Amino acid sequence: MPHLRGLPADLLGSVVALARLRRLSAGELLFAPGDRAKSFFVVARGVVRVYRIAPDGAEQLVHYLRAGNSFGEPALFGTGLFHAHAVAAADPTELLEVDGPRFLELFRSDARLASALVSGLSARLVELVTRIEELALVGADARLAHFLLRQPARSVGRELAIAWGMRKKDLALQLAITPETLSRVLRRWQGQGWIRSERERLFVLEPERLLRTAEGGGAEVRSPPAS
Amino acid sequence: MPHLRGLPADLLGSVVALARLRRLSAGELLFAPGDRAKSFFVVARGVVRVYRIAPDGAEQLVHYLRAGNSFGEPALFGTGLFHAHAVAAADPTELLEVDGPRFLELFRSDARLASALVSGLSARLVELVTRIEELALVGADARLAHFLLRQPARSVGRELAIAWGMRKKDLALQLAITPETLSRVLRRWQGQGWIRSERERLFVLEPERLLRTAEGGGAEVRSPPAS
DNA sequence: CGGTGCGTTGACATTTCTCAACTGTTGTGG
DNA sequence: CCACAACAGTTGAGAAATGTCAACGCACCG
Repeated sequence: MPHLRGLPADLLGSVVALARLRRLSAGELLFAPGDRAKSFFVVARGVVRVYRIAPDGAEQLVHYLRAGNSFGEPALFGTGLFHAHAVAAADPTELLEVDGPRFLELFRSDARLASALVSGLSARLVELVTRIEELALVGADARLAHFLLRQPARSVGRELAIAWGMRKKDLALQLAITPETLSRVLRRWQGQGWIRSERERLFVLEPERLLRTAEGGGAEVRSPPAS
Repeated sequence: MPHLRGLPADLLGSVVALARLRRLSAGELLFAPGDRAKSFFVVARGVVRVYRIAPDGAEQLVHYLRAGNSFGEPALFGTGLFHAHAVAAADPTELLEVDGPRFLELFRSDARLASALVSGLSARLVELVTRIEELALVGADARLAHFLLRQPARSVGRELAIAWGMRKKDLALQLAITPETLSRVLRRWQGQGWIRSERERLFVLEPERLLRTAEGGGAEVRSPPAS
């Protein structure tokens, strides 16, 4: 479970008791913008893509959720309406759908649950700010490097092994670059011997190069924060 | 007050009782990344800029807070550490500094406070997702249009009046474009009669054009500045 | 064995950033 | 009160980066 991890077993059980298991197949729509938010979700198995669509068809990937992640709380506790699309992206995708009103009831009666929720939302807020920072980085190289460095990685000797975990198309979407640019950056890095790209995962041979790239390539200081 | 608005007076009083008034002058640093978060803040008067700095000196404006806004909760209830810089940006800036531990205590004893906090955080989460969407828009035009359309505006006839409320430099930072590009986009729009830009505020003459631009479809008509 | 979708590669057009100079405003100190 | 410094904003020209369009290879799946 998500940020509910660490809750005492009895409380966790109470929450699960409010949940209903839902099974979706790949491509199935869970909710769309404007839908009334009556519950939130926890991914038990599979993958869920949450994205927004601009009227011109451009798609922005907002969240990419795997087993253990939860989503929908902000809509439920905030505006009461979903403001994005959610679609199952793996074939057997199973979700726990937690009933909103009953959760709120429980929430009001137990401060531990409230604390867990608040700290969970806080953590996500911090993560989103990091995403914003990432998108504000100039240059595709910097954005990709920044992204890679905050992925969970396995150390294999001096190398880092990072699983893509999503289609490159989706990754490009998330970084707000085109798949073409992504492909070119990877090829260039590989040509310089910084990385080795395989089908399922990526080996980072020189993590420090990536780090410097994420920081903007150089090391000079430009404009100290005025005032 | 921020998302605490709507709380019964007695509870609000209890919160205020935990607060300490702090007065800062322009440019004064409130906290920096790595500082231990022991309280959160509410702006009573003035302006606070919250930003992150990449090692190469590039600055990303995360929040721009005016009277009534609060900040610092995610750090306090999440990681316990601040992860950004906060600086007073107006000369008489006054803040309410709410003690974290004591707030948590109150929080645990009163579910109404917990609800208010959760819905406040949720709202901010939704707002950040909107910001992410904005940054992912390709083209400076689309980003600026999107930004303008979600600003509070006063209708003056068929026109919209929007106050800048911040330096253009800061706006550019927030949109992840350069001040030069911002200036050029405004000039072009003004040349096409879509807007009228004044020192303190901006009049949108054709909101629908902006809407289409924000949707990414405004890239067609591109004529050089008339005069 | 085709079909479909993802990823790659190439050539080209466009936008934005960079660098640099200039203007106008604000605030300070002589 | 004026001169001057500091800073925000504007404008211009060239360079660099990314998006666009199009074609191709490659897997996976029926």
